[in-house]
Amino acid sequence: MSAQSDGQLQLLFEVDERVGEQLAPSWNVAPTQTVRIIVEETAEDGTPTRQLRNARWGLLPVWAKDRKMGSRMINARSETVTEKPAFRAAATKRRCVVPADGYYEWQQGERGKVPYYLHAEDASTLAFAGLYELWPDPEIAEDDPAKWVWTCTILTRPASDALGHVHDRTPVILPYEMVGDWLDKSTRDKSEVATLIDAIPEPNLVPRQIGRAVGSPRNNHPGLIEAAG
DNA sequence: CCAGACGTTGTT
DNA sequence: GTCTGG
DNA sequence: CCAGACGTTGTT
DNA sequence: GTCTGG
Repeated sequence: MSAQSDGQLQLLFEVDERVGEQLAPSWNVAPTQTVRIIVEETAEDGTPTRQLRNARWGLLPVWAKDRKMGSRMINARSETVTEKPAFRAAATKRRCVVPADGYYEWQQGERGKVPYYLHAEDASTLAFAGLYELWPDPEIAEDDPAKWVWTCTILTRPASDALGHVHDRTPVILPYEMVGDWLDKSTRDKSEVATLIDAIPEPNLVPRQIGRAVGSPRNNHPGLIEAAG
């Protein structure tokens, strides 16, 4: 979920330029929906520019025939991301940060699935390590700027013991001081990227049991993250 | 050579 | 696009 | 990820 | 059980 304003994110991630329209805050972001990402573009003279952009959550590799494939590419395992055909090109060339206030996980309980909201102890914004792709929509004309669809995915890693009781995987979360390294376009070697991933520390998150309303994508309001149970 | 896959999560 | 399997 | 739909024939 | 929509 992400309810922070563009301005707050731009300040926090030292963004130079907002590209695209502002998105409504969301407390229930579903796969295939549009989220914000932070990327670095390199000018011809080598000057990096940090941009805040919109991207569809669910990576579409260049060879995807339609948008449906993206709904199954919402996560990428960090252990194999530099090797898998669907992700390796993006892993070396198109890394991004996906900002979020927190995220949800469901645990199977005796009476159905119990949702949890996971967030930083100090409620600071999380910087998910992500990848992005530009997918040429075959149904849109070459000369239409909308032809190039920005898509993204979020890396995952095994959960630490502290969170393993909720879920055995967690997103890869960058400490703020590693955001620059992650976005750095000069890191283009897969072994370098793997080393970078290995250096990312385990996230320290707090799980909060919340109400079941979050399960339905129709519900989207701040009350979704309130404690329940 | 061509055809077909390319992914993760969770559950069993 | 690129790799694997046949 | 979860929630919700998934189908045809025949009858009104 | 499996797919689609959000």
